[in-house]
Amino acid sequence: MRTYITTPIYYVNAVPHVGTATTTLLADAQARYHRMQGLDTWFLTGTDEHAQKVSDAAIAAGETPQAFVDKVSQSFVEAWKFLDCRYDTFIRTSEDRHKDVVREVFQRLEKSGDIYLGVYEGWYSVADETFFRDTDVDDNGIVKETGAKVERIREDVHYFRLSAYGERLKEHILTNPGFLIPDTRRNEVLAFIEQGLRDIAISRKNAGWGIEVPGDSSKVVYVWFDALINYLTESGWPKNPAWNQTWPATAHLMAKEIFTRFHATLWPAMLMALDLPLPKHVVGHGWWVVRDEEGLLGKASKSKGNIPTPQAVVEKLVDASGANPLVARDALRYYLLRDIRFSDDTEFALSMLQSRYNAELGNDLGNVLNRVLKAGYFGGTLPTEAALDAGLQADALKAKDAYIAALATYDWGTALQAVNGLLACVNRYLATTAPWKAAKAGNAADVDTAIYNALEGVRFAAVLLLPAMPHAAGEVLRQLGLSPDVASGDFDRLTTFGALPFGGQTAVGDVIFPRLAFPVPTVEAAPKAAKSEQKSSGETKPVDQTSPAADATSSEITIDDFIKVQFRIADITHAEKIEGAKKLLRLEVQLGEEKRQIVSGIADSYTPEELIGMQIVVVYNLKPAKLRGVESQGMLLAATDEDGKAILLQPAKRVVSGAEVR
RNA sequence: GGCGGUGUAGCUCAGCUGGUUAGAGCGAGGGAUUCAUAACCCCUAGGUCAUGGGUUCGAGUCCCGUCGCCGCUACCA
Repeated sequence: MRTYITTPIYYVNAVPHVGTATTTLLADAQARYHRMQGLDTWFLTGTDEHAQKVSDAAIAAGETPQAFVDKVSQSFVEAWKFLDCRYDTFIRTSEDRHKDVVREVFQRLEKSGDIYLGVYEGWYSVADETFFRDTDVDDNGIVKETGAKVERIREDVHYFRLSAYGERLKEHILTNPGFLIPDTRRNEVLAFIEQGLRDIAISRKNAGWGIEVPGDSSKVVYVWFDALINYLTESGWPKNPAWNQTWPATAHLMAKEIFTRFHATLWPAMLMALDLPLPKHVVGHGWWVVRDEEGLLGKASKSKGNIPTPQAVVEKLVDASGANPLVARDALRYYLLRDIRFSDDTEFALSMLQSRYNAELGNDLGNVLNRVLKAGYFGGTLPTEAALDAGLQADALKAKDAYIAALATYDWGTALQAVNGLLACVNRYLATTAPWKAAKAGNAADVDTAIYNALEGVRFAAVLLLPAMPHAAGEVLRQLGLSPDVASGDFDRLTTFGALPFGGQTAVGDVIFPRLAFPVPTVEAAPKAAKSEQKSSGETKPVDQTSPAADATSSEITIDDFIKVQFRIADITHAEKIEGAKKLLRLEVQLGEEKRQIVSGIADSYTPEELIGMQIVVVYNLKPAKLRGVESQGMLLAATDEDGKAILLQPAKRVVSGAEVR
């Protein structure tokens, strides 16, 4: 049975940035760790290419979609190469092997009744690749949440019976505590399921790009339904009899925005419908948020979506430290793995990277190596014998235990912290044993003991760091006279304290982590391909978290603002509950000659009967909006009492219907 | 509106099922040292543990209210 780890397949219309990179790095480090343990490890990443906007972008660029995705997919290949992410497969949804599986899934579910034909009328956002309901869209045809434009579509579409799987899914989540990581997301998913799952439209009109629905070439499979299946495609299901060696996946890793709806709900439901086992872990991490480097402008000035590319960051590190580019690249790997959090967003700042780099890589790791290798009392040949220091040995094993425990939940931050703790122990050990003093005193045996144990501690730590920093940790090993190449299954042997061979020859080398000079220069952000392109990308979203409150110096408005709002007196001529809604009433009102319909959420405060005949105040020039499918042409004014009940505002005396209020 | 989370030293964060003087790292200050990348080692940081009540012999850690922030979700007009 394989250990099968996946990243999302990334959307091909944005350049990989440090957010996307983090997901891939988590997978890469984890895969390297498992390989080192000797597990049969399979690491998949790839690109998601069947989106309508991909097709649109290609046409805009005067290319065929396939040529376009070929090109852009390559930028991901290059980014992962740059970061030395060693995936086993790079899957592309435009591959035939994937299309075949998608069709197979479609047909099976159609046969089982989990997919049925229906009519969809509503909004679709190409930018988000998502269907929206009326309440998600404002009056200008803009999705409230994402700011994307929508188009009205009415077409026959296939639906997936997602609603049928809520209970089973909930049961699975409750009985498998490690299924969804972290807990905060798990809670969200449970809440999401408990409020009731709706069937989801999974086909669209065929615009010439995508996987055709079997038996109906006028449609293509909805991109998300298509994309998620890639994880299964890789296993060879259903034709390859050995598919169950790869499936179920051990872990799907991703950023938080595609966790709840897709990977923790839709995908498991699809698998349940297919009668296939669910992945062991679904892991979501938070986003990197970027703000101006000096922080002088405070939280409100977080830059808009300017999340840098890995290449740009590394370039700056090299400039600022003179480090080997591969070391600088590993320093970025280290920082991203060390500081990303799962339950929350994390601030991305070069000053923080610098802090980690100088403190943990330079001062602790790099320096502790040098203070022995370059010491006058050390000649470059390891002692031929030395007793293990029990205290340091215990420290090493403790770090290893903490490391392993953390990685059981993909928590690289904690794992790397444990390694750093070990390095601190080695530094302390050297301060205590002071081999330079023993050397002066002519105490050769004590010198040997100190040298051996200290270097062994460094070696031990370097092995644990190998998955996070393949080059830099390898360089540490090389300077210790060891091979940086670790064979599969070597983990236990290499993390035995005392594995450093006696009598070896160390290698002279440059300072591995030269200190970063102050101040850190700023980094140019990744070019932004399109607005709000990140929604279904499976990548970390560039951040624009500027809060409205932070921008507004106050909530005051001018008289000019106020004048824009027209209030009128209206007579309620009819009122009734809206079926299926708890709080909504549909009111018919008379404004002079004009009749209007208003939807209001006051059913818990007023009965329809008592409303009829009342005179109320309404906002007259509010753009109509649909609530629960019913158009509301205005809004009524009401106060809220201490119980949260609505108290309607009424004129003190009856006035003529439609009268203006000033 | 509902649900979930969160508010702990200048900064970033730990603090499980309540129990001696509230912790770590970074930064800052002091000391020591000189093997090393002005690194390392030691000491110090006196933070009303957001706030107001409550339960308890005892609460950062449980309960209720309030304020701020974040996330999810909605029938927010």
